[in-house]
Formats: sequence, structure tokens, C-alpha cells
Amino acid sequence: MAHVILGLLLLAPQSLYGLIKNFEAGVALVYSASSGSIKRALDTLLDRGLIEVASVEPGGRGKKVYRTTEAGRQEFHDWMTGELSGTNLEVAALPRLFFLGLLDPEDRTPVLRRMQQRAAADLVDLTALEQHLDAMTVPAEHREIVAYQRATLAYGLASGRHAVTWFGDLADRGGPEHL
Amino acid sequence: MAHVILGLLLLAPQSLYGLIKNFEAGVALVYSASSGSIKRALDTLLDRGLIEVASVEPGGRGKKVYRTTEAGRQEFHDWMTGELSGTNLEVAALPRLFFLGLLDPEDRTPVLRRMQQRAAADLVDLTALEQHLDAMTVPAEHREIVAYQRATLAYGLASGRHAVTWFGDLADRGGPEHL
DNA sequence: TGAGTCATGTAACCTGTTACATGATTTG
DNA sequence: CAAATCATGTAACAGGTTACATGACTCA
Repeated sequence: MAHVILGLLLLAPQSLYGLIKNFEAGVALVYSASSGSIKRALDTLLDRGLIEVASVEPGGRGKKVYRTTEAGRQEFHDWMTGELSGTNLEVAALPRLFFLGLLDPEDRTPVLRRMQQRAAADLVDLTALEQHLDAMTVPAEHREIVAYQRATLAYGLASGRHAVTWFGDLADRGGPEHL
Repeated sequence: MAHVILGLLLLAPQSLYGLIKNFEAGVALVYSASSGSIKRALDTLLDRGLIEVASVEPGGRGKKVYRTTEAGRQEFHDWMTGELSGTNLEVAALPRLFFLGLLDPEDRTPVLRRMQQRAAADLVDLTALEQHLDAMTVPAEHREIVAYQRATLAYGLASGRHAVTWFGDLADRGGPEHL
């Protein structure tokens, strides 16, 4: 989540409240967070020097605008171009895709390729699981239970195949066409 | 995660180690957890009386087999048939789908219908977001950045449409065909 | 006998949530 | 002027992760 905040502040320096609204609106697609956790993350980022306070309006509860520092920009860049960590493809890839326009154009395609590869790797795991399920004989009283487990797996396989071709196509095209 | 453990113990009473292996293997599709968190969840479930120790092998570190209690079965049933909580469709629906065979056959289709409805509701939110994005004029210097945000949204829309039809089809068929 | 795996357990830590408190500004 | 919204802040808590400790069994 820290990286999502860094990205949002790179898009536009803004206040805690602005970030909260941003998360409620569009960013929820990619990551959801409560106001409390955004505040916490903001404090941590400040402590680590990855963001700084750009301005404070005078008065008791004046608006405080935060801005990503150079160190923060570097951290964000490392995250964008680094390992696609996260147990789940959507968690690993979508936040980065959302901010991909912040990278230099030449850095984008490799990231898309790694998303495709990650999707493909996930698919391989699921296929292995499927073969494992196919290999074992199911006692009659578990027929139904296993049928739903297979259905769950089938959903995963379908999503995985979709993800591989989707990220593959995007990488082939070198990004979204309508620039 | 507590509910996933309850479900696994309903499928087969087993030890902490067995659960860890289960999570590493098949269940990862649906939920992932570290060994430490499984232990923690197990202790909590014991405290709440939702599971109990079925047997302990003698000796220093003898195998301890856990079993879901009647209260645990009730809790699990409420979870399966209750609100599809969870920010994300996959998190809300897939674990329940995985265990759907544990419900009485007449209870299954309504659950599948609610998964479809949830998917449809998520899709409506994304469509609203899309219209919001379409409505606003984008300054030239943000063209690229917004293009990637649109691409992210497009991915979400495609997954959402897929989910709606997939859960819809499954509910129409009344469950997986190959029982 | 030494490596690997079966098997449980502990504790510090991190991240995020909940639920609330506080006050300023806008607008019907 | 009252209500809504803008705006920040806090503290307790919950859930999960990390990293390690411990010990038994198996088998090359």
C-alpha cells in the first residue's frame, strides 16, 4: 500500500483527505484501504523520508499537502520494475499497471512481459494441481465435494488463461493503443 | 481464514501439519497462509470452541488431530450461506465455492446466485468508474498515464464480465455437471 | 549418522482496521 | 444556523508474517 500512496503522490501531491477520496473512488479497483491505514502508512513514509510535507495551510486543522521525495521516487521505481511480489496476480500486477505511465516508455514493455510471465507461471501451478486432482481416484462419497473443488480450479484456470493472453497482447502492442 | 480451516477440518479431521500441507498444496488456489498464522487461527478456534482436539499421539511432540465441533459446523454454515464479505470477488466467492459440496444440495444454488449477483454488482461499480473517466477531459501531459489507468480498468471489466457469466452458468446448471 | 521430513510451538513484529475525537469550511 | 463535507489525528485491537526453537521419525 505504501507504494500505491507513493504513486498517487507522484501523480499529484495531495493531502490525507485527498488520498482517502482517491482510494474510495478510482484506486479501489486496484487496492482498497481504510482512512486509518492511509494515515498510518503516510506517517511511516514520512519517518522513512520517502515523502515530505509540501505545504501546510495555517490554522488548527489546516490542509497538509504531501509530496514524494527523491528517495521516494527511487523506491517507487524499484517497486515498479522489481519482483512482482504478492500471492495473487491481481495484487501483484494491477497496481503496477495502474501506474505504468509513470515509467519511462522504454521501461514499460519489460514490466508487461513480466506480468505475462507471472500469469503464465501461476497457470502452470494450477495445471499441475489439475493433473494431481485427475490422477487421484475419488471415493464415491466425495464425488460432489471434489466436483466443486474442480469447479473452483476451473475458474482459476480460465482466469489464468485470460490473464496470460491479456497481458501478452498488451505487451505485444507495447502498451494501450489509444495514447 | 478461520472458515477455511473449519471447512478443511470438516472435509477431514487433521493435524496442524496436515493443514499446513493442505494450504501449500491445493488450498493455495483459494487462500494462502503461513504456518504461523494457521497455528494462531487454530488456537483461536480452540478458544472459541469451534474446533476440538480429537486425539493426541503420546510422546513429546505427538500428532494432534483437530476436529470441527457442532458450534464450528454452525459457524461454517452461517459463513457459507451468509453475506459474501471481502473487498474482492475472488476472496469472497472462491473459498465458498471450494467448499460448496459440503452444503445440502438445495442450499447450493442460492449461494451461486449470490456470487453471480456480487460479480454483477462489482461490474456495475467498474462501469460507473469507466463513465466517470470518459466524462472528464484529460490534459495532454496526462494522456499516457490515464491510458494505463484505462487499461487497468479494462482488465477489471473483462474479468468482471467473465465472472458474471461464469457464476451465472454454474448457477443455471445447478452446479458442476460431472458429479 | 546425517539429511530430510514430520510435527508442534513461541514471540516479536508489521500492517491494517475500527471507532472515535476534533475542528474548519461550505451551503441549503 | 444546522447539516454536510472537508480535514487531521489517535489508540486499542485484530490478523497475519517472520523467524526461530524443539523434538521425533525415516531412510540412504
